[in-house]
Amino acid sequence: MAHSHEAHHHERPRDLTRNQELVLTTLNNADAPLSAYDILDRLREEGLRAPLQVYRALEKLVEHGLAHRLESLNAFVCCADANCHGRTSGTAAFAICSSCGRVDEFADPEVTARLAAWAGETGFGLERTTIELRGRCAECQKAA
Amino acid sequence: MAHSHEAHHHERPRDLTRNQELVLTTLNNADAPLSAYDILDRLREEGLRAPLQVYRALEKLVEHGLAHRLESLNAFVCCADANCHGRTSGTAAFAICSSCGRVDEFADPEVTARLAAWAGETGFGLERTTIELRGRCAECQKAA
DNA sequence: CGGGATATGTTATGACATTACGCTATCGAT
DNA sequence: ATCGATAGCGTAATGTCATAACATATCCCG
Repeated sequence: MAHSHEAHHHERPRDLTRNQELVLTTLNNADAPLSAYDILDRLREEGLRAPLQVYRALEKLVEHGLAHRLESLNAFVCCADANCHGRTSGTAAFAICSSCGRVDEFADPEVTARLAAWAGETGFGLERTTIELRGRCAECQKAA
Repeated sequence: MAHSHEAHHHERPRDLTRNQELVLTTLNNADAPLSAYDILDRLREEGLRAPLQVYRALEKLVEHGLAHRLESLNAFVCCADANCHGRTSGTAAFAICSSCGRVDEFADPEVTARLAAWAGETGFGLERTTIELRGRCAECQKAA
């Protein structure tokens, strides 16, 4: 049963735990996606020692919309927009540069709408959508 | 070696190698995505012994558009449409049922167009697109 | 107090994927 | 006909990503 034992409108655990804070900060400081083990390596000095500590923190961060998992990379990025989980923008899409590793997050309402429409037509109970583009970013194209 | 074929000299290797054939057949016979190791297990009797044999076959099958990799599952399915790689339908999208594991492949030209448009606007050199929907299929919703 | 929910730390293990090496077959050009 | 390029095959070892299982601590609330 998911019920909030806080105020009755938003369950927004503003206060992250120490591990969650550490992981989020690490993601924020990175300029490319990090794997859980990348994160772990960067947090050894802070006392983290096992993958699970990182995975557990990531799970919560993703749950709260503060980070995203990139499925095609098995890695994580922090959300581009601090209010991402406000869900004003629909499903997030990610453009991943194969060359420099940078990730650009965006949202296209029309895409979201079309996928939702497909789900509606077919009776599919849509819970989560992954959209990932692979290619070379504008910068790297020029540099080619 | 059991295969002899008519000579053809175009780089359209429609004739698959033995391993590729085995892997494709396995995928075709499955009613849900299979991991490389799942496939390997089903092909031990045929003499396959190492993951790499499967991965190499999968690589080619995906390359030729006969199979797809589901990134969010780390698993593979055969292409729904035998002519999928004809690419008349644009980028494929997949609806994956969390309950029964079935996968439904579809394509939405408008979605493809919107993503291509975003790439065009931003100068992103789009090479490959992953679209995966998670949820419960119509059948499983009813059964719930 | 006591019980539920949540977070924590650690060990061990499971699941997915690739590197490295060497061998074989085919095919086209010299 | 042989050479070399290309592609496939087989095996071992290793690397990378992710979770199970168990034990403990904390906070809130009834």
